[in-house]
Amino acid sequence: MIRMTEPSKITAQSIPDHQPAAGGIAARARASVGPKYLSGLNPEQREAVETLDGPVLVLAGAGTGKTRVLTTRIAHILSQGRARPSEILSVTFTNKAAREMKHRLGLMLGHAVEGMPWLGTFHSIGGRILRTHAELAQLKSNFTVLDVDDQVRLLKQLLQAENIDDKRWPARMLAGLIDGWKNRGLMPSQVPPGEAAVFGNGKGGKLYASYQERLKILNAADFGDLLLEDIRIFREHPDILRQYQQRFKYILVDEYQDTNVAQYLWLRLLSQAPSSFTSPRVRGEVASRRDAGEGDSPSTELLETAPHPDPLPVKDGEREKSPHTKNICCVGDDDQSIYGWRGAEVDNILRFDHDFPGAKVIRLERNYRSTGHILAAASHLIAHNEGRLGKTLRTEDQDGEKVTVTGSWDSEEEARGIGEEIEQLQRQGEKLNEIAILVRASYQMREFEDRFVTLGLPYRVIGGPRFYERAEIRDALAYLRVINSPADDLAFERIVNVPKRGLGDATVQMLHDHARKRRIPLFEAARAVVETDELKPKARGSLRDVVAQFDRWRAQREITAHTDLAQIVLDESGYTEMWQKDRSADAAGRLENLKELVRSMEEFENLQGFLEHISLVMDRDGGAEDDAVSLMTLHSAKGLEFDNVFLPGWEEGLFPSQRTLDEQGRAGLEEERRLGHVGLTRARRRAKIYFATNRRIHGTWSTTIPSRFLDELPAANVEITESKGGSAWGGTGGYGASRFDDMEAFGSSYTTPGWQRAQANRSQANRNRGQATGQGRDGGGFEEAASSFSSSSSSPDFGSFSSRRRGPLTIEGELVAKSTGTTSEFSLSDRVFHQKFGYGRVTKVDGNKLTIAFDKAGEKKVVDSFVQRA
DNA sequence: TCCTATTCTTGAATT
DNA sequence: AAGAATAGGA
Repeated sequence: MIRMTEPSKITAQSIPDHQPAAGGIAARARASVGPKYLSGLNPEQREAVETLDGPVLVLAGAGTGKTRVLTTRIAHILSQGRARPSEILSVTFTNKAAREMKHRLGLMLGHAVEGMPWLGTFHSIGGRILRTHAELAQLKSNFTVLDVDDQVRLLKQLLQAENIDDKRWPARMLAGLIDGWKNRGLMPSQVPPGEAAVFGNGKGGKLYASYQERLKILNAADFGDLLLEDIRIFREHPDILRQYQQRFKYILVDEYQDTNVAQYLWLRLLSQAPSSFTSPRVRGEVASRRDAGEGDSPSTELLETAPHPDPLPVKDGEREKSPHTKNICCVGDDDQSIYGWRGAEVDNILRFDHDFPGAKVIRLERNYRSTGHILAAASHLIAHNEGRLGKTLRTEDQDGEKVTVTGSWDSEEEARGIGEEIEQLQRQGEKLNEIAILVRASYQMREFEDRFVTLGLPYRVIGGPRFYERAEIRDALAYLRVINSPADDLAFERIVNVPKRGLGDATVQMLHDHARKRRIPLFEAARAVVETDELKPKARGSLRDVVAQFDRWRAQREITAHTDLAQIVLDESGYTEMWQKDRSADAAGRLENLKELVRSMEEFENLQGFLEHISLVMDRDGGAEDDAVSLMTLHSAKGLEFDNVFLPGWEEGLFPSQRTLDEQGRAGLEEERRLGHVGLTRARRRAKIYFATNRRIHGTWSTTIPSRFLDELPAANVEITESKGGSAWGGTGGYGASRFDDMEAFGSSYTTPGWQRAQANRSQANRNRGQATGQGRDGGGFEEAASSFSSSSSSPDFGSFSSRRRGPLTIEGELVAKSTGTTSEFSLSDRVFHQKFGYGRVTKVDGNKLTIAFDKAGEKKVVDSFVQRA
């Protein structure tokens, strides 16, 4: 709990005696040696750290020490006395990244960084600013941050009020549109009329406006508002903007390529500096204020400077130049921009020096992660993109192993092959923690999971639905929200009938009418209605109990710790019981999550504080303590690294994703390619790519074509290998003259205008081929291949081929081979529980291999160590 | 109010 | 093919 108010406390070794006037001289005198924290940096990194004045863009390629530069830069600013911790604004996208920075800063400075109040995510900082000036956005400072569920529920009500068929115009779609507008910094009045009209027969714009009104009434904001309302406040109140501009002497932005327009505008407003604001002045400021204590009041001198005109909303392709920008440092990599689909504007990074004139651009191109072959492959691939700033990653590491490309007959063989390679790596002494499988689409994971369960290979899935998005967490939060603010209608509505209390739609509708007539919150309406005869006795009694319970909990709140209160609420409401009674596979996990939620409340002082931050901060960190293979999407792999990376599913349609191509055209293709680049650059020593000839897409088997990206890999760095999962190609390697056969026609045609349609036709043709009996395969290769699968006989057509895949996904021979011979502690018809498949009954015992009929998941073969007695 | 039948949808997933 | 989400009927 050390607050870093005294720069001299920062660290004994690295920070000189703090004489502001002499600080520069001292620094210069030391320049040849430099402070300790600079010593390990290469020249470019060092330049990025030491260029403190003016806008800086650091183009940090994968594995070039981006986070290190950011944290060292902060340390440098502090140690040079350029600013105090509270005067540095440092934004990231994810809580994880923010935590990581805090952690590393702590290591560098020698203690916890409690004194960096403005290091956080865009949304947490935006929210913090909004809470400070909430009244200017017609909100109270304790406003609720809505989750997507609440948002959709609210929009549904609005659609109903407008008599719009929410079948034809789903609330989710509107939520998406509004989110998109907010990402682009557009208030309701600024939405281009044409766009606003596309929803609900021209009512889109009006709905957006009334949604905003409703939010104010509910004292709520959505994620977009946390930035958008800030922007509006900054524009309408130049004095407030000026306060922040003066407070933030230095701005640092992580992952700049992922910023959307709203974030860009927000940053630019904050980064405009009053013109007399020069660095020597800053130093003086710090010095004089240090004696004055924490006070942040700006000097009169600075206030005299007229503010610069607000930036205009971004017009198409036209951005206003901001004449005076202060010390903003954005770090990013245009080649790793993979979030265009959720509003990120690669343009922000591509146009940085236009937006921030006089910007210094520093390229970090020395890669410290991957071997030569991997880096060459990744660089060669990404070089096919046109819209990029251009970097050439290089390494001093050895060439290492070539990137492998392996073809399989189908996705199951692919999974089997990868499973075997992993076991082999394991035998060679590789840590499972250093092995990752990166897929394009999450549905690819299932096959691997099935395979790993069969093999008894520990794995962990990273990503997926977020912790606080889970139904049980949101339910629990809704209870707490109603206790905290009785006017939270959305929360109340969510839980009135959870667990079931016989308060269905009819009752809720009635409450709504009542509430609207009297202009009171739902909860108060409930309290009133209970006193009348308007409800049936059963519902009435039930509702009365609910009201009484909440009254009691609210009274208890004063005298009970908030964690205890949460536990009491969950128990007394019957919510815990509801899940205890539930026999479905994930009930146990849900109860565990609830426990975790209560536990996580301890970090907050009280209920209020907890609720304010929960929607912004809640994420679960998977326990990384066990040695396990990581399984995740390419997207969630960004920022991570592993010794061994497996990249399955490099097929046209899947990767690059057909849908991206259809929707985004060339830009989409480039984003997919960047995704490939991200995938390859995650690998330190081994990168292994796979493609399958047949894959089941939405239930039907299709023949697929190797990804065009395979042809874009440099031959010199790539080795084509045999699938180890059984030779699918009759042992010939079967790739024909061109390395990836069909690719030749493709590689040359995809740049022409007609390529998209050709693409669509082709995959359509494939689908048809796959469905027609016996047509989808070439020659007899399949039969031979099939005979090596024990779970499938030589099925003559794809129809039975697919049905053959059901049931136990197991290869008998391997199971026997793996069997340890020890007898299992389980016996026939034992009731067991499995982490993933839930409850089931043992139907067969074979050594330590059990066949279990799961209640939900069907029959599976699993290793006994994966189940416990139910 | 609950249960069943039908329809829809199936890319990534922060805050 | 399968799961979720809805609508409609008992």
